[in-house]
Amino acid sequence: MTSTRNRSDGDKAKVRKAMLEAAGELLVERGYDGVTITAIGQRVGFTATNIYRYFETKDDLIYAAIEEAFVEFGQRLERAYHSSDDPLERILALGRAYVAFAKDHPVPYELMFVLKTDYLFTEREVPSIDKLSYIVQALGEAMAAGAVRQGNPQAMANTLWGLLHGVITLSAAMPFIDEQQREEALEEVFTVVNLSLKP
Amino acid sequence: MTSTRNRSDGDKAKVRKAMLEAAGELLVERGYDGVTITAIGQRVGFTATNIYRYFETKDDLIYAAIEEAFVEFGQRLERAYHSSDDPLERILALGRAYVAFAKDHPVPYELMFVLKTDYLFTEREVPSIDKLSYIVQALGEAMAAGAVRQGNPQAMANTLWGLLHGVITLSAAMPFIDEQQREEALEEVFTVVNLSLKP
Amino acid sequence: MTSTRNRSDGDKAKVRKAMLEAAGELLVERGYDGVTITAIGQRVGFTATNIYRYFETKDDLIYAAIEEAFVEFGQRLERAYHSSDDPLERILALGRAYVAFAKDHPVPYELMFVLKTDYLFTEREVPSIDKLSYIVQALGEAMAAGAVRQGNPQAMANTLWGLLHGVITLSAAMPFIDEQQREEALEEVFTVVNLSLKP
Amino acid sequence: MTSTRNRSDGDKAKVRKAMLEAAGELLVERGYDGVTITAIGQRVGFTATNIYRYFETKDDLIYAAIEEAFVEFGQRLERAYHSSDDPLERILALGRAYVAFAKDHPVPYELMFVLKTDYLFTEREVPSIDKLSYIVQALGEAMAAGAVRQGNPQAMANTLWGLLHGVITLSAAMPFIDEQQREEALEEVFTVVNLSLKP
DNA sequence: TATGAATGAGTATTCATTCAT
DNA sequence: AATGAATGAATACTCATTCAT
Repeated sequence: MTSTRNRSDGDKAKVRKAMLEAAGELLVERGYDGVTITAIGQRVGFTATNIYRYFETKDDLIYAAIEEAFVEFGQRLERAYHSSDDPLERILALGRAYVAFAKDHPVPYELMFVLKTDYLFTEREVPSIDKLSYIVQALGEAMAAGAVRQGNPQAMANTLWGLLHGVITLSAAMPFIDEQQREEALEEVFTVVNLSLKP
Repeated sequence: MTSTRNRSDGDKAKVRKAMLEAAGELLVERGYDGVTITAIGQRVGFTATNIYRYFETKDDLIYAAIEEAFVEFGQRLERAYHSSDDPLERILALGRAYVAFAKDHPVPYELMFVLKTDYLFTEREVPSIDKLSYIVQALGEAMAAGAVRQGNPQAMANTLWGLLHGVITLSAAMPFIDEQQREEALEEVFTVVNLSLKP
Repeated sequence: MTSTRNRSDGDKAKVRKAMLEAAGELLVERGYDGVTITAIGQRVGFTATNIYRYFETKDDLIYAAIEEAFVEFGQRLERAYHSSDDPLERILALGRAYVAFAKDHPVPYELMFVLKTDYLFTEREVPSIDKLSYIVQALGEAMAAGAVRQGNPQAMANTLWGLLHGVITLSAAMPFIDEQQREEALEEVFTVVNLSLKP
Repeated sequence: MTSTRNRSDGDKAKVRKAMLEAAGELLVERGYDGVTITAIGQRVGFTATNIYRYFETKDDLIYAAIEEAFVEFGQRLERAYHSSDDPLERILALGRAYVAFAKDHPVPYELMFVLKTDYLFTEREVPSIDKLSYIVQALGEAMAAGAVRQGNPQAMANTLWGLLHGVITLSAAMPFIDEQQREEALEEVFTVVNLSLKP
């Protein structure tokens, strides 16, 4: 049904997405320099030229990939927040969702939180991380309910965030940390979270 | 003895070091793409060509910069470890040294723990982080002394490490975290460390 | 009879002409590099692809634009020649028509007499400028009538032609000649023409 | 004596000049689009890359070629002006020098007065044509001496200039004018000049 | 009749690297 | 020890053109 020559809108979106994915993969596999238009083209089975039908510039492509990562990531956090009514459980659910996303989708994770992409945002809107505010909100509510120790919800959120982010990225950036050590550390981290939240 | 024409070994080492530093600076200032042999040359006042008298390839140069970072970093940890006899204080000293190094020497820190440099290690030895074992050792001793809660020292070390690393790198990679938030989070983090260590 | 689906011959000719005009405009506005099939398409409201239904190649299109310019230009000369019976007045009418065309239709003028289009004519017929012979003819007649000084009509025609052409193109190619200087020179030029024709 | 690897300053200047010439030739032979860095490289026997050792950008190269053309051209005019003390003879000498330069150095001529190079001057100084003022000066002096008819020297200069320029470029831009016709016209033109100057 | 998808050849430019001196 | 000259391979991007529909 699907013709090669006349892509439906859905097809076009698929191709677009494939290009975004290829860009992400290359990024993770080969680092920033490895993301070349040619390489993306090879990976999706198109000429480099054809990529310009879908994105105006290379930076636009990368930006789009980042944007999409934030959207998908935000959805997970939102779902996690609403998964429970218990204040503490909410926080832990958010933490687990965060870690799960990082494990299952290392590419978008890196796009969002590891890559140095400031330069993209001088001429483009900084992608919204408003969904991250669910963490702050959950902490605030839990404090009010006396379920976690008192403090500045925003600062505590950043610390928790940093905690998770740090453990997650340990192995990625550090070739001397093996997978098993990483798993162990990820388990440990929830102990620490629990401890650090206790009222 | 030292003539203009014949650099002494000391001179040679100085030039080498200057090149390593230039590479690091460029990395932080202009990002990965900004580290070009020509740019390094300009910064140290030599021709690009001349760099090849000191390093065989660009990758060798970067690798050397990483190696040196690990050496300097290891020295700080070593010193911190020996700065006290109290088991708990030792751990905190190590933590403070870690954070201080990251703040005062962002370039080596990035070289060691942020940059994606795997590709360098396929043909080269992974730089030794044996000095990081001071953290594990300190934790083990503290556990034995009952100064911190029981657990797997290695896993706990990695968790602590990740905790610090995460907070440190939060603002670097994330344009939406400002400097003040970062400082606050860095203070918070020691509260968390203390809590998470309590027996 | 004219449906949206089946363009009549007249419609087709209109579209063709629109494309030729677009090409000319682009040429003058953006220079030679600015004449791209895509840009022409945008200007006429069609896809680039569709242009190939009207012209086999880009060069064919440009060639057609040149051809048309010569046709239109020839008509002006023809009309000017027949505008008077007086030999001298005929020559001056031809000169005024020439200058007027250049001023009012800079695009075709440039296509005919400024652009380097030799390469088009290696595989295509050189467009006919037979209408230019009206100048030669008028000069010959005027010489015979003793209204202008004796000489080789063809050579004198070329000289007059060059004289007009030169003044016309002065400002176009030379950014240091301003519009006012050009106007002044254009007035001067007819004095010179008159002087150079006097028997 | 001359080594391939270490060019003397003179050698370097020669290479530079060769590149400028190649650019000019290509321009005349193949038109504006034909001036590609690669083509220049082939013509001078170097890699395209190497051209960037001599010029920062392609536009810089072209600009340099234009600049040089103006310098050389200016020298001819200057010499012509000083070649005689007779007011009228001076003017004719300037005219002959102009035509001779155009005939003997068609490439620089085209660079100066035919090519549309405005875009280069938005960020660069407009090349000085002050030497052209010799024509104005000579006309003014001749008017004062009663050797040529009265008028505005600047306007008359532009007209004369246009006259010469027009005849010169006739054949260049117009493939239907053959070489012989051009020669004839060039002879004619001096008759016209003489006539148009007569008091 | 007109279009969207895709491509190949080409463009300026950058960069790591080599070689002779 | 240090340099200037030169190169090959790559990069982002453009454009005329084709093909299937």
